[in-house]
Amino acid sequence: MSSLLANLNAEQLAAVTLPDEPALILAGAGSGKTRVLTTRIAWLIQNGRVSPAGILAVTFTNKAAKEMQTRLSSMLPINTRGMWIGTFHGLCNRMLRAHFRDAGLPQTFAILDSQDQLSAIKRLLKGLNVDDEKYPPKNLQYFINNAKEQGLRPADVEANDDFNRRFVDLYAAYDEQCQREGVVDFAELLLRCYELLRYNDAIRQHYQHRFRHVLVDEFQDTNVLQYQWLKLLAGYGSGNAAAVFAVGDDDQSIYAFRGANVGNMRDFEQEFRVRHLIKLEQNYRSHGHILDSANHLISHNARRLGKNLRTDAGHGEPVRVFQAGSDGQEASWIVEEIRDQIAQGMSRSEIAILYRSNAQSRVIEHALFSSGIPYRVYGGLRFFERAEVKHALAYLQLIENPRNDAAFGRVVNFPTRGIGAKSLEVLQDAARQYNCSLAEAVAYVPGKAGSSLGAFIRLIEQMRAETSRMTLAQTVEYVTNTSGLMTHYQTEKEGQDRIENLQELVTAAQAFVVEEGYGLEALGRMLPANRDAMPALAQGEQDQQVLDPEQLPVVMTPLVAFLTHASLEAGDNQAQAGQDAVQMMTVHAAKGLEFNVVFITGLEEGLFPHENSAMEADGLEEERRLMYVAITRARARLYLSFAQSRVLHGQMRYHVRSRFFEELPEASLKWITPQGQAYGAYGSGSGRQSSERESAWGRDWFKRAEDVPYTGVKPTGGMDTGKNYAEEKRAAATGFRVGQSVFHNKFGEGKIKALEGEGADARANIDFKRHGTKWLALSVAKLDAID
DNA sequence: CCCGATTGCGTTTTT
DNA sequence: CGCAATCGGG
Repeated sequence: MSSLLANLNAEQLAAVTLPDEPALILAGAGSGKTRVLTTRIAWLIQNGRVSPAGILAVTFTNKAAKEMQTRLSSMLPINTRGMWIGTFHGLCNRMLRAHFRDAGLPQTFAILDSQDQLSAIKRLLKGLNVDDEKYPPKNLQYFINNAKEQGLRPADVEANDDFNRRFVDLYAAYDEQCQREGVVDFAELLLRCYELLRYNDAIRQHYQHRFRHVLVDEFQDTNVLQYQWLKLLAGYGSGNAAAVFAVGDDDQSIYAFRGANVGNMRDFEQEFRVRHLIKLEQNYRSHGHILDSANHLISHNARRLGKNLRTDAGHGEPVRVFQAGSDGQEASWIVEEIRDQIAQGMSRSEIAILYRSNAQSRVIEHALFSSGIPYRVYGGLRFFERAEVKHALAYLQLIENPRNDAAFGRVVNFPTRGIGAKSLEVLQDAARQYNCSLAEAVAYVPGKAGSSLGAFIRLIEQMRAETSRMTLAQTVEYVTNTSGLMTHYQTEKEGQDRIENLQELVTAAQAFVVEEGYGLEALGRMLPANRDAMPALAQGEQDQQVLDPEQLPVVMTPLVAFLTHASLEAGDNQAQAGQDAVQMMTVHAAKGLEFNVVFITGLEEGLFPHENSAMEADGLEEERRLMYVAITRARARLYLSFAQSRVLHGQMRYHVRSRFFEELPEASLKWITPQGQAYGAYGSGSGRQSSERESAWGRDWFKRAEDVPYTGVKPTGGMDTGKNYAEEKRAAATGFRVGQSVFHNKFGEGKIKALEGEGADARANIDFKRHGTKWLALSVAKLDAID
């Protein structure tokens, strides 16, 4: 028992062993937050204060939830699978599946991801003949999600003018459409679950009675609805409330733009009469200069709960600051520093390059690529979001529920079956006229269109029949083949990756069955793989008396579970792990991670802090928190850089260094002057700005941009700024440069993306308009420059 | 129906 | 500038 608590510091120990009362843990960056959270759970269970079934622990990401489960099972010999540990959406989904009838949902409801939601909205607007110039689908999507995240149904939304009233009406129409099709979007999962608890006394009381301890991770990121949900679930104000253990860091709140409400921390403290507020201020990650920089910076924020990180690690190295003439120069400087680090034995994956916006990655990628340094860029499409995977999933959804019009529309003519826009229009009109789904409306479409559509319906029915006795993986494989998707991509010239992804989907289905335990054991229970074996459930014969989901029969077939998994957990960004590579990502994406060496790039007014943040209330403070998050990612070495000129949206822009430099402790900084450049005006001490003027910083920024004299090399725009020196040398030797348009006798016109090697080894990476990207040896290929 | 051309847009993102 | 979505010709 003592081993659980061993190695905890005094603050951590106090938090872990708090009595069963509401508590707020202010956990600074690198202070062992996850450790405290999981140890608390383990400690509660081990001391018999609560059974595993009496705990609910909630996070924002699947990654965090998984991490918590893994750590917990390493601390205690218990099976965490059945425990209520998950994301807000995952736990809500679980409750809604168990109580689908009370929630007013079909048993097999599908979950729309953001893309699906947007296309559902587009479809809705088209059907209602709404001018999508005046009511852009994106805006409506934002409006709907925003309302839902405030807990507002259409009837609750105040509309003070005709324009807004229209939005509210469309919101109502959208909800009706979703209900009709048996689909639920992300925000709806939460709102529907909230309403289930709110309006169903028996269910609410059941869960309130059951969960004695509710633990919340990243509490500063909760939105209004999530907090309301937590209050309801914890039985706030009932006299028998669960002990809510909220862990968060107001200084790391960086998601206001998507609804996070830091105010929830203050509200929680007051509403729950929190008597235990514990600050975890001991940092186990960063060296002194880095931590001093973080503390100093964040002290410029006005509204804080107050916290100061400390470390035993010693000062370490100073923070290195670099001023570049251009974005290209910044990139080549980064490359040089990284080369040095690698030469000194630093592992590439321990080096991270952070930036405020994704667009900044391009120049840096290019520089890394030309130098042959392996790198990995985070972000982009995830596995279950890829078009070909979504197509396959749509077929699977139609097997489960043919009324899913979104799925129907996605694949009715993919691969093409001669069902064009005209036919679909007729079908949609019929569906509207008879107030039924697209699949049901097929019966009313006459002629050739009708027979093509009929054939599609029969295809789906055939799939349903044929797969009813198959395993999940067999089903997925059968569907990718029978749908014609495989054949389609085989004939497409760039289809190889897509085929591999479809094969990967089969593998994922296989792995899912194993992981989720839908194996022989489940077959013995009630053959969930066999839908025909579940007549009682198919008729919705759920035992209303049994409230505990664990006592309910398996309500999800493996297929429904897999589809749910696909929506709720979009999968990894990229499979290309493996190689030891430099990590590149936005500051947002870096939250929660740590690296030995960190570069924070593009520290310029307008970029970081971002110019748009001046428009929003509290915008600058959020940017500062973002910078705080960025700084605290670094363990041993931190680099900060900015460029005087930068190509943005194809245009050269001139920037002044970020105000954040003025908010860092001079004693912890070491300014690096680029060779051959004076840097007087940018030295420390000049241009100090008082923080009281922050409110008008947008205008200030322009003024400063003019006021600050350039004593260094003033960028003149065009070629000679920001060139990688090595590249320049190469360009001189080969007569070619990156970005140059060239003509090849066989491949035609192309553009040079990269140059490598020298002399006889010189090669160029060329993106040909017609033939894709190729590496060509310059000594062999006959290339002509085009101007 | 497919492909090339044109147009528009550009902060951050998980579920 | 680079991309994604949409448009229009063959």
